[in-house]
Amino acid sequence: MNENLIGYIDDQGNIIDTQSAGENPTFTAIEYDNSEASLEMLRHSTAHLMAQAITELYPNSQFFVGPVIEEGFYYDFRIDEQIGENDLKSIEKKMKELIKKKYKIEKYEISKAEALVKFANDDLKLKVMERITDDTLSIYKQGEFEDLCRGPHVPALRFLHNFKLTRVAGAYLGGDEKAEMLTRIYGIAFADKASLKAHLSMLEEAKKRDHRKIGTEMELFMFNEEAGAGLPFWMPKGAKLRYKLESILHKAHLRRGYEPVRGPEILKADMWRTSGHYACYGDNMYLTTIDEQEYGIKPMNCLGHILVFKQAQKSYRDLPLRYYEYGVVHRHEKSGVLHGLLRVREFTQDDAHIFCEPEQIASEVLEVVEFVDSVMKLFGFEYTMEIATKPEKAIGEDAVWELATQGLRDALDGNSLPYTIDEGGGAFYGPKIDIKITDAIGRKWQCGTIQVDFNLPERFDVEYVAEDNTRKKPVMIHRAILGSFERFIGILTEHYAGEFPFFLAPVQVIFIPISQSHVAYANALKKELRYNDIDAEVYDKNDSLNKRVRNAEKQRVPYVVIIGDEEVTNKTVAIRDRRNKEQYNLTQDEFMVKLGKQLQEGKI
RNA sequence: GCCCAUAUGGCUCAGGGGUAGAGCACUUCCUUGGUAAGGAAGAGGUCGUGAGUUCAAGUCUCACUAUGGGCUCCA
Repeated sequence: MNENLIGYIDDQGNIIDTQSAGENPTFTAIEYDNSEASLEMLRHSTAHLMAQAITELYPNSQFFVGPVIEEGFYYDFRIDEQIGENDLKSIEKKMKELIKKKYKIEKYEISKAEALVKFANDDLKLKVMERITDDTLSIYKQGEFEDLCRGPHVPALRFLHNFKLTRVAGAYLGGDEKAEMLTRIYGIAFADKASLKAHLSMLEEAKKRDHRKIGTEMELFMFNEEAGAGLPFWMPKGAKLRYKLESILHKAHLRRGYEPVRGPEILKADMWRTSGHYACYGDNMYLTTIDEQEYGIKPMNCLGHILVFKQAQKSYRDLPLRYYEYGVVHRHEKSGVLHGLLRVREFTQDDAHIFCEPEQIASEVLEVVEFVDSVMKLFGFEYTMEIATKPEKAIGEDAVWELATQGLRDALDGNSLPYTIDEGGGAFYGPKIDIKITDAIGRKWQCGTIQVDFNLPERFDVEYVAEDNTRKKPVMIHRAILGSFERFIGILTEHYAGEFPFFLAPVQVIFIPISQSHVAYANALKKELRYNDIDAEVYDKNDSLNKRVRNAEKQRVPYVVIIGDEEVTNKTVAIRDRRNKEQYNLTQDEFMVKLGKQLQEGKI
């Protein structure tokens, strides 16, 4: 028998392990390698091996489920002791000892009734069995260790070498927030050492790109314990970056026929009762009482836009009417979910509400989709779209929901745009299209959203005068493209690893005068660049030239420009390109033209 | 919110029951350097906050605050 054979794939594509395949298998062989099927078996068996090691180290442990996931495997268990990251090493060590015992992984079957007796003292296994409908259950055994398991597994422990336990975490039993919290250990495994190493260094790369790390290094943003969790502060560099992004998008909105508006930060609580936010979103809202009157800090910007719309009587000729606002909102996110700029309690949405007639939904949605496309292209993001339907907690009639959902489908279907469906993932006031982007290292993020809403116009009695002189209710389309400036800048930072394109970089050009006699020319250049909306600095600190070049590079400034005798005499600049470290000279005029062009690349 | 971990100068971190260390950054001086760390001196911390244990607490215990890893993946 081929000693690299670990299992088979049957004609339905199911993995059959050697323990289950019987004597004369006619299926396709699975060899021990990094194929999907092989990794699944390998990782699943590694999860078992980990459970075995934990059992030996902590005899009172009880195990729940230990599946293979997209990135490796985990096992959930209950344990008397507290396990921390430091204990992972000793578990790994025990796993390696077990491998040396050369256990085979054996399988046998018992009836469910027998299993219920066998695991009578193990309430977690009983919980697992509750979900199984089959009458026959399988048990996998390696040495003394036995586990209820559907398989498939590799034939023996000798196939398990290249693994790493990565994290220890808490996880609710069955993912239910009200249930008991179990301990979960995550791990990863590969068929060969090189792949494991490559995976671990990929994780290192992701760490290097972490926007929290880069944000500190580049002095973009900060948090302050005394000010409160999830409340970001923008430092000068970060504020410059953000201003550039806001400015690009501001112009893009005006070009597309949006009108800027701005609503107040707090509104009376009764407004939020009328809108349904108080009932459906109240847990996440900050409320306050002023002069015995209850107010709510806005978690969304819709109400302000509705009130502006209602201020003057509208005609069908005014529609579609597109209001947009960089709306600052506050949401009381649970403390445990806060994460850098990606999940905060105060943030600014690039929010817009389009008031239109029902027949205009499809074309308006399509225009928004095109807007999204040009923004994502600008930053080099791939993206996918997902239609989310009615959630459990929702307002409005089913028929209305159906109509709105159909409008979204029509817009995408009519233009052959691909999408998936997220059942029950909609907002409480309407269905939506979510835009999920993929960054430079393949991670996915939810940013933009397009939501159709028939409910709020109804609740606030929003009307326009139709062509036949009757009063009609417009449809509202809520939409955001970036989602929020905070989150989007966090994602951009990781996407570019801090090396922002010229039109976004907080400092775009840094002049390094070689000695004092060159400072005046450098300052003159800086002044001219700033006059042309380019952020330039002169780095004339008393440090060596090499050190200043190094620091400027580390700050990820797109253009490091050296100014010495030659440049002063010839009115030129010596540019060092960040990307390829190459040096070249340009005249002052050529330089200005080049920068002007690069600034224009941010136009959409 | 829940589980686990962490919290030492602006940043990154070492130390570990007998009252604080390093590198970078900062200040001053020397150096005026042609593309990724020139040299010297100096200043800066009641070790996250509050309690407790102890003759003695950054160090041990507890609470709080903040941060980090998780909390969809179904034997």
